[in-house]
Amino acid sequence: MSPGRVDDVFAALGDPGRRSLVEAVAGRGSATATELAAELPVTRQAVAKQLATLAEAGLLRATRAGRETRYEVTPAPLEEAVAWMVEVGARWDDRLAALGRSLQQRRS
Amino acid sequence: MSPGRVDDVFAALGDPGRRSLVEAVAGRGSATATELAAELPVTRQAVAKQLATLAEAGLLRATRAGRETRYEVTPAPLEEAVAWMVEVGARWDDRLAALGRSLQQRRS
DNA sequence: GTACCATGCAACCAATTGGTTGCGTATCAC
DNA sequence: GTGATACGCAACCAATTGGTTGCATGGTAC
Repeated sequence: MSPGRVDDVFAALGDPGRRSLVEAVAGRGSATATELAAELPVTRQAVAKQLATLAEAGLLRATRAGRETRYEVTPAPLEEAVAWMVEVGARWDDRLAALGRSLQQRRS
Repeated sequence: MSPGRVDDVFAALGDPGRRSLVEAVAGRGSATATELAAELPVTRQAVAKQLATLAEAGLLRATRAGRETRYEVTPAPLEEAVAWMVEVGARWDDRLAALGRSLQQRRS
C-alpha cells in the first residue's frame, strides 16, 4: 500500500473546501476551474489551486482539451484511504472488519 | 450521514502526525500522551494537543483513570468517512461500488 | 505530609496555507 | 487580425496551526 500516497489523500481531503470540490466534480462528471468558481464565492485561481492539489494527491485527473482543462474523479486513491481506515479500525469494529475482508477479496 | 462530523474526521486525519498517532494508539490498544510522546521527537504537550483534536473529531475516546488519561480508538467516525468516500467514488469504480453495497448491507 | 508523577492551561512563535490581485499566454469565434 | 475566453504563474497577505516553554493542579507512593 503506497504510504506517502495515502498521506496526500487525507491531507487533500482534510480541507472542507476541497472536499466539496471533489463532490462537485463527482456530481458533474467533469468540470473546469472556471465552471466551479462561477458558483462559489471564491476566485477562479483559488479553485485552480485546490484542483491542482487534489490532482497532485491523485484524486483528480486533469485533461486539457483546447483552451480548457477538465477535471474528473480518480477513485483509486480513495480505495487506498479506505483500506487504511479499515485496517486501523478493524479490531474495534466488527462491521469494519467484515468490510476489510470484503475489500481484500475484491482486490487483485 | 452526520455532515460536520465527516469534515472533522478528514481534517483530523489530514495531518500526518495525527495519522501516525492514531496508528500508535491502535497498535497499543490504548495509550497516554506521555507514553506516546516518549517515543516521539515532540513535546508531551504537542501530543496532548493532537490527541485532543482527534478526540474532538470523535476518532479517539479519552478516559481519565486516576492521574492518567488513556486514549483509545473509536471506529464509528471512520465508518462514516468510508461511507463518504464510497459514495463519491462509486460511479467510477466498480470495486468501490460493490464495497458500498457491502457497507450498506452491514448497516442497520 | 512530602516528593513525584501525569495532566491541563495559557502565552507565544514560526511555518504553512487558502485566498487575492495582477499579468502574460494560448485558444476559439467572427 | 481582433476581441473575448480559459489558463497558468508569481507575488503578496491574513489566518490557521503545529510546536514550544512555563506554570499551576491533582493524584500516588511512601
